[in-house]
Amino acid sequence: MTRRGELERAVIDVLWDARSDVTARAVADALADRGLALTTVLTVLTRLEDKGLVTRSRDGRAHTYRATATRAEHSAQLMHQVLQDAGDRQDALVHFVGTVSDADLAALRRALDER
Amino acid sequence: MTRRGELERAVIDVLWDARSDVTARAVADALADRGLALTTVLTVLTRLEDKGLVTRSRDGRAHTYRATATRAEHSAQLMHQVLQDAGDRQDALVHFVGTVSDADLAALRRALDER
DNA sequence: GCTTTCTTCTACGGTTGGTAGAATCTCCAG
DNA sequence: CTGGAGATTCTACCAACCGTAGAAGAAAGC
Repeated sequence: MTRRGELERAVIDVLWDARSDVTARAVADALADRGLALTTVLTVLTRLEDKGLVTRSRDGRAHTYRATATRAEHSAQLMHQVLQDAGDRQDALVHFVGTVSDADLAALRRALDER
Repeated sequence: MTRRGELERAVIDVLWDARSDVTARAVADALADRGLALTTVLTVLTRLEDKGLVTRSRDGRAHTYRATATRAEHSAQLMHQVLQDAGDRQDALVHFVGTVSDADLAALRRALDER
């Protein structure tokens, strides 16, 4: 699997780690080690918004951004996506369960017991 | 390979549906409705090989192709990939289990009982 | 050898993602 | 109310990926 959208990933990670809404500048600051231009961050945020992963609201002259789903929700969605394209869902789930680590297995069992 | 590579997906689907090795021509025939050139199919197969999703072996004049993993194995791998990028695996699993359909839930329970 | 059939090489146009300058807009201070 | 600081939008370039395939080279039978 080629790692696609490395910067987009980093940007949304910032939003996920922040507990409140974040400005573009704050995102850029959080990614200061990359030395990005502010417009670069803005572009990425806009693209993420186009994909529905991020929403924004005006706050004075600036915008604040927020991820539409939590990191865990997003991961769960992706897993559903995979299942959707899997053909035989049951078969896929069997193989998935058959290959998870012990820790993940325990987590799965706990989660199932909750329902 | 979530939603990218529509043709690549169709090609590997053919390999998954075939129970034995397949030639490029056979793949093209299976996708006859698309009216693809043989070279197009060859190119796609080569790219899939580069990605490690397909292997081939010479068989006289032609090559035969085979998927390196079954469809279900591949789906399971993708799910692991998602988990890998999920940050908190447990949290992701909880959300996943919390949102699966009843049918998937039953399949999950069965699969877990097997282990 | 010649023809058929398969493969490799090369390529082009479209899309996505990383990156950012230029132009424009919006407030706030003076 | 006007200028400037800071934010946003517009536009663009380049690389990688994908769909698509022609042209050219290789192998194998007749």
